[in-house]
Amino acid sequence: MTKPSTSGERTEKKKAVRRNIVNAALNLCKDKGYSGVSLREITREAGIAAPSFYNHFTDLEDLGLAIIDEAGLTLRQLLRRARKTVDQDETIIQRSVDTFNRYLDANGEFFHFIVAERIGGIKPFKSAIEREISHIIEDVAESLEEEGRRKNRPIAYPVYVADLIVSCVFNAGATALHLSSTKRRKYMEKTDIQVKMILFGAESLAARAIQKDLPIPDIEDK
Amino acid sequence: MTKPSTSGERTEKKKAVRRNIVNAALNLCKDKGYSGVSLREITREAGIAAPSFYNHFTDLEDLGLAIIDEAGLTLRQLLRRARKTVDQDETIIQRSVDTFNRYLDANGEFFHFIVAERIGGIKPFKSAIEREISHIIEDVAESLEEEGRRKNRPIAYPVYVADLIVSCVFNAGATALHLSSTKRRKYMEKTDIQVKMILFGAESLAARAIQKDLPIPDIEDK
DNA sequence: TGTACATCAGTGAACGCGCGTTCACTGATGTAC
DNA sequence: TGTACATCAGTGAACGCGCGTTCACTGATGTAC
Repeated sequence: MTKPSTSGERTEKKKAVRRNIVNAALNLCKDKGYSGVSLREITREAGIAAPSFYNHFTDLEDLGLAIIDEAGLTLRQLLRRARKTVDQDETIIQRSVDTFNRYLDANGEFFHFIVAERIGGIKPFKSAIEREISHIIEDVAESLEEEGRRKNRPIAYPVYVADLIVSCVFNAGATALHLSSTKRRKYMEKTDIQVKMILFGAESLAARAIQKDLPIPDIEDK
Repeated sequence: MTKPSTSGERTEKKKAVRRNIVNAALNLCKDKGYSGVSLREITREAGIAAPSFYNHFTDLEDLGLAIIDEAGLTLRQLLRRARKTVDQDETIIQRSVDTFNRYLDANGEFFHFIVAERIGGIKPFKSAIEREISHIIEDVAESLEEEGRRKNRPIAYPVYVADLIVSCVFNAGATALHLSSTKRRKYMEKTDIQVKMILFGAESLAARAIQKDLPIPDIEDK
């Protein structure tokens, strides 16, 4: 009997073609959104015949969901790494934004897909993306709380703050992608200031509550 | 000689059909993004034959740009009205968010279009939308500065703050659109807290600068 | 190691379909006198 | 006011085209012995 093998020349080639399909799709939808891209355009761009597509994905929705999975995976890995390498001089957030910028250079198209389809995509895409992003928000919120404890500067509404920061940085990233590198740097400086302002607001709100002997404001339900 | 008239039964009917086309397009692209909608779908939904489309718009891009124009126009009118009716108890921002919520109920589809195509649309859409939104940001920044002066609580980086608030509220609006009314209220409460946190951060940053006898931080170039 | 067979990613041809756009037309509305 | 003509929004038929998908096939890679 013969089992499908998980390595070997054939498997390698298949993986490479799959990569080409994903990259072709990402490149094409940069200009017109995923729903504006056709299967035939993708296979043409990937350098294969149209029917070969079905050896890798069942249809365009399947491909889109695979892209979302992969994007979410690398993003979470990235943030986890950023969290580990934090040092005394930098805040966890600055570190994350830094790391994020490097991710943007390497995986910008993934990123654009996520941000664009988060609002403009079909429902299954929106759901899958929201799931990925909510994981990231939880991670960020936890990091923020931890850092607040460590530095003795707690923040109010950590989850809302994380949500705000993630949306702000993600949107900025998707926009900055299409800019020249000097314009992009300027754009990300703006984002940096905005993030700092959000954090400063959350810290000040917590500090004022402490001063008044009130609990630090947070989401009360549950 | 005969000139094209600007009123009359014929003109009225034409305007009504145009409305139908715009509404059909907005409804359809809620589910799949503008680039996923076809001209024939739109005319079908609008209850007219496909060729009639060309009596109103030259092509789908033309229709999209018309939608952006109209959305921007009503949004700006709305904010101007919010600005006028400000009273002592409410901040200008709370007032604006309120008004915005009402706009959302009445013109939600317009709004979703703007936010979705802002990132995921074709280049001409992105440019047109960015132009509209930058007007709005300027308006909001001005309102913020004015209120800061009036209440003697200036804010740091007013333009960045306005940018952040507009993005935050717009994104929230586009997301909240698809929620049930109870969930939507909860979602907009989150947004409200986030906006307040941004403002508090900007005020605190300015206050700290004043305390240290430093100028209030702002964008230095120009 | 060599041979015979199985697997399976990729292919070209073909399909039916909805698309955007054109065209000559119809008939209600508007205008001139 | 009535009549004859002009305008023009809307129509049905038709076009060529690219689409997604199916199919039987090819030939390189993998496996059994």
